[in-house]
Order: sequence, then structure tokens, then C-alpha cells
Amino acid sequence: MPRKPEARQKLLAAFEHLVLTEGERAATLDAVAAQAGVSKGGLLYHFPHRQALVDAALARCEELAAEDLSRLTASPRGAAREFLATSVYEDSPLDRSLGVAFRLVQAREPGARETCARVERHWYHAVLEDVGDPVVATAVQAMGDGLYQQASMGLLPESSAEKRQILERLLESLERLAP
Amino acid sequence: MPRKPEARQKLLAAFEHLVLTEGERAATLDAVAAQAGVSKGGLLYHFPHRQALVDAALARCEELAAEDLSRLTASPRGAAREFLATSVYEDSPLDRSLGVAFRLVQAREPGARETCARVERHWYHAVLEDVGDPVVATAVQAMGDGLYQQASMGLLPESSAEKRQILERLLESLERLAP
DNA sequence: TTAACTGTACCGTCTGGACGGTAAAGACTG
DNA sequence: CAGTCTTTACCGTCCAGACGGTACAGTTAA
Repeated sequence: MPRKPEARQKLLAAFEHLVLTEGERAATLDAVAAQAGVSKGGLLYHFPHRQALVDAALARCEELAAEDLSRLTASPRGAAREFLATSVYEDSPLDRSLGVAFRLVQAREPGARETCARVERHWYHAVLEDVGDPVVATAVQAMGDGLYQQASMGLLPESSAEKRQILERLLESLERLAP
Repeated sequence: MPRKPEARQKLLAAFEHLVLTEGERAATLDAVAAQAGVSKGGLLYHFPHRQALVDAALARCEELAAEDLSRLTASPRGAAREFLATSVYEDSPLDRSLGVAFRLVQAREPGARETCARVERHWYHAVLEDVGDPVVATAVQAMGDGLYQQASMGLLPESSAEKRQILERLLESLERLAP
């Protein structure tokens, strides 16, 4: 029996890690291979070219987002509140994957924009179905995106106490908008 | 009298244009020089290395943001409403410069994060002074950032009618939050 | 045996940057 | 005011290194 291709997942994780912490430019083939503890030849065995890494990262993002969507719609406190509450960057697999996707959009990687657009649309519809009001849904989506924007720029405070305060303020806003 | 360095401004504009439309990776020295209609040597006369281009773009961003801040605080309808209303990407010099700064943050350019953090802080304080409530101020800032996030990912609709609708929804939310 | 690698040696292209040259506008000097 | 010097504002070329990608021979574990 062949060994399990565990290197493939390590490579993808290494790619995500490098994109998130060092920027897309730093995620070169050599860097990804080194980060994963895999030879360059091994990398190119699993991902015959760089685009394959990008595609895999985007596919994983859509996969995780789809899982998250069913979690949102099933939440007892409603999709809107659940969406906001989990929009604060917490380094979950989805957070990481989404952060990677956002950066790939900025790097003008083919397909990245479409992936993010689909994910956004699904979330918007889930929130809208929850609150019923397009005004509130638009506000919730903008706030969620704003949190990601701040997180992806490293503008959010480090301490979870301060992050919690920001989150509570946004949830309080939602409470006033959709009591 | 020395000739006016009009090439310098053309080069900075070319750099911004390339970062915004093609991504930071595409804004190479050759590309910037070609876009500005200047030789590579000419570029390196004004900006001795690539970092100088980045620094100049960030300095311009802080400059424009400072101008905008006084505009916000002087607005008759209040800083919060004025902030939201001008957060929809309209390709103003500030919008462009800020978009460039955001992308430079994602590209992990030194100093970019600090520039954006300063600008955000100033805006937050201006909005807070207007509305008086940290809950509302945090919500307004998140919504503004969300708009920029969406714009920088090309997720906002093309037509100004649809953009206006989004903006009106956010302004309506603000009306409900701070009547 | 075979899939899953490692390791090395390349290749063509692109990139940031170094460098030497040049044209013209002032400034200085006689 | 003519001749020379200096500074400014560029141009064009060259280069070392990095990058994506290829090729292929060897190694390891199920």
C-alpha cells in the first residue's frame, strides 16, 4: 500500500500559513515546500503548478463556508447574531481559509473573486431570511465584512477582552436594529 | 530654475493605478515606469528603490485622510453620516489612496499597517464625537470598513443606482441607531 | 510492486537595482 | 553678456538573484 498523502494537507496548510502571515508574494513554491517540510519535488508531485495550490485553497474555502452556512441557519439565536458573533477573527479553519481567499482576491488570482462573491451572497441570504429586513441584513453584512477587514489588517486588538467588547457593541447594535 | 518634476507625480499615480487595478505584485518598477511614460532610470531617479514608492503612497494617504477628517468634522449633517456616505468607493483621490494603503497592508509592506491604524483611529474618534455612543461609533466604523472591504474585492455592484441603494440602507440603519 | 515521496540539476523569464551617460536650465565669473 | 560650471531631470543598458517549472534518478514504506 502507498503511504497516505499527508504531505498534501501539510502543503496546503503551509501555503495558507504563508499567505496569511507573510503575504501572498511570500508564498513561493520554495517557501511553501520548506514550511511544510517537503521537498520542492514533493510539492510539485501534489500540485503540478502554483495555480493548483490556489485552486485547492479556494475549493477548501467554499467547502468550509458551506459547512458554516448550515451551522448559521441551524443556530437557535438566529443566523444574523450567529454570523456577527463568528465574524470576529478567531483563527478557526474557516477564518484562516477565508482570510486566504480575501488575499488571493487582492492578488488578482483567477477565481478568487467569484469564490468570495458566492460565499458573501450565501451569507447575505441566510441573514436576510433570519431578520427579514434588507436594511438590517445589509448592515449586518457590512459589519461582518468590516470585522474581517480590520482583522486582515491586524487592526483588531490582541486581547480577547477588547475583541469581545467590539463584538458586544456590534451585537448591541443589531439588537437595536432588529429587536 | 530646475524643471518641475512632473514625472514624479505621474509615477506615483501610475503606481497607485497599477496596485489598484492589477494588484501589488503587478506594480513592478518596469510596469510603473511604462505606465507613467517614464524610463526605468527616470523612475529610479525620483524613487531610489521600490520602498520609496510605497512610502510616498502611504504619506499621500495620510495627507488626504487628514484633509478628509476636517471635512468630516465640519460637515453640517454630522461626521458619522458624512463618513458613511463617503465610504462607498467613488474613485476619489482619497478612495484610491486608501485602497492602495489597504493593499499594501496585505502585502505586508512596512509602515502600511501603522498608517491605516492611525487613519482608522482618527475617523473613529471623529464619529464618536459626533454620535456620542461607542456602540454606534463602532457599528459605523465597521460598516464603513465593510464597504471598503467589499469595494476592494470588487463585490460592490457596478451601477451607481445599486451602490446608492446599499448606502441608503446603511444610512437608514444609522438613522435607527442614532435618531 | 507501486505510490509517495526526496534530492539535485537545470532552464527561461522576470525583477529590483546599479551604473554611466545626456540634455538643459540656472548660477557664477570675467 | 559670453563662457564655463553645477545641478536637476531624466535615459538606456546591464546584471545577479529569485521564481516557476521541468526532468529524472534514487529512496521509503505499505
